[in-house]
Amino acid sequence: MVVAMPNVNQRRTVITCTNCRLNRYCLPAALNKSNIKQLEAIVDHNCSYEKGDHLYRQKANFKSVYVVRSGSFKSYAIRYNGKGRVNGFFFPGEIIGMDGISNRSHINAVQALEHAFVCEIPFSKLKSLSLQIPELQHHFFALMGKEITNDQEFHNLLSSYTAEERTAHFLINLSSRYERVSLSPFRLLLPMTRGDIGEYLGLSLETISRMFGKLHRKGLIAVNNREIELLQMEPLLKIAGCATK
Amino acid sequence: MVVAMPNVNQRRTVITCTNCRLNRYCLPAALNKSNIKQLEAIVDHNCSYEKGDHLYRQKANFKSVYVVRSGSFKSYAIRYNGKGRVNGFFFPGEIIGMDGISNRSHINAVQALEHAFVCEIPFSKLKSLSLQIPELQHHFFALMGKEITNDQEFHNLLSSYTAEERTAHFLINLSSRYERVSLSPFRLLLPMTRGDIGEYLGLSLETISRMFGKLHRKGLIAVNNREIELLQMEPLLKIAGCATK
DNA sequence: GGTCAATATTGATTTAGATCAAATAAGATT
DNA sequence: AATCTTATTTGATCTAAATCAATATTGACC
Repeated sequence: MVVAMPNVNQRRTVITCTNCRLNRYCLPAALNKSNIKQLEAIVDHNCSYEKGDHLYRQKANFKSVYVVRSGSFKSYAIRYNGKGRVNGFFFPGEIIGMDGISNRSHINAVQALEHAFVCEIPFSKLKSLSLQIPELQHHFFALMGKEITNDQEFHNLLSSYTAEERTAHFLINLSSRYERVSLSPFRLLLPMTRGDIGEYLGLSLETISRMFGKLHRKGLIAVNNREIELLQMEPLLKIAGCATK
Repeated sequence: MVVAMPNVNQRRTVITCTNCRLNRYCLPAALNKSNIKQLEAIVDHNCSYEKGDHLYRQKANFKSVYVVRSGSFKSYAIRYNGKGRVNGFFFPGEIIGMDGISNRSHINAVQALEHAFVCEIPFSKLKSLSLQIPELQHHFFALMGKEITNDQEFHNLLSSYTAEERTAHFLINLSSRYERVSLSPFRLLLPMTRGDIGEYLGLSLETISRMFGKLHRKGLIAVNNREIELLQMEPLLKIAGCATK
């Protein structure tokens, strides 16, 4: 089994927001020390999931948002007509669960792609605390806003990018998310299948495989099963539709 | 010029949240009377736009969110590579501007499709007020959450629906949004071009025209330029991938 | 009312990517 | 190590929708 996302904290240490090495990417980023203590008090830092376990299922009651501490997840939704599948991937430092805020129930299911730890934050407590700590409210608004702009940029990608452009964009996007949490941005270990990527990008799994092949033949990436090495960032960024400065 | 969205308030009356007929769909929905007064005080109710006017442009500084009071808007983003265009439409009672919250600058431009009025709500004031009125904070979280779930359902549509399904979904979606603000859900006056719809749905404008023709030939809709009549909702809902109970 | 520009329809042709179909390769299980 | 299952690659064929091209319609403006 490929385990792409190592546990980022030392074993045996009691994990808190204060000592978590992801704290500068997570909710504590916006808070001072005493406020972090208050946040810590409402967070459950000890949620462990095995590969294939569900964090929650479609239509489950919404109670909490979750932050990935290690490992990775995919979210997916199946409509009654059988359409639609994977619509998101989540890596350390990223928040899961905003799909349940408006309805009090989740529209997606979320499943671990490998052994993973998350922190659970009861949303009602987070809201109460946000009333007392303006920085926390501000930061959570910003996180939700980020989710909205990401989704809209993805709308753009799905409505106008070719298969090759989508694939390059996917790799570039993963690269920057890996880098953010101090994983190599050039050697990507993919925790998901080609099928997962295909559903996410609106392409067939065969096309993902072919596009990896095409980018490989151009000398831009090296492919070894789930390990993708990004060899030439500039042309990749260009294909991905990202301004290269 | 087609003016699909009539001004929903009486002329000559000074418009406030208290007397606005959209108030039960808008931010005041969550508030009691005295709180509505506080909200009113931070809202500018007198913003008027002509067809083609921009509410804001790409990369404009983010200061406010806006609620459509009458008329309609489209949002669009153009990447440096020229890809991507329309990514949203906005009708009375709907909020514009969340694409600027995370970055302090808007990723989209927003343009009036016809003569329109909006209310402007400075975001910093809205945040301050949300700290004092928990219901307002709760409601704004819910509105942002709704935006997120809408965008994710759209991801699903773009990655797995056929042209006919997307087109039907578009009409059904418009129908329910029109109904919400007391416009006919069966006789849709479209303020946007076939080209706009095509960009939004990831299809060419010719395909939109053809799909309208196809649905017409099936007897499900009547098409008269920008006026679309929905004749048979059940089969339309089915094609659109909406459970018909 | 007449002209012009923008929109919309419809048909012919092309093509990107899906689907179908094997063959390999990797991991899990015994 | 041997078997089985799941994932991946690669090739051949098909098809939905894009593109190209020509009209037709509508609305804006003089």
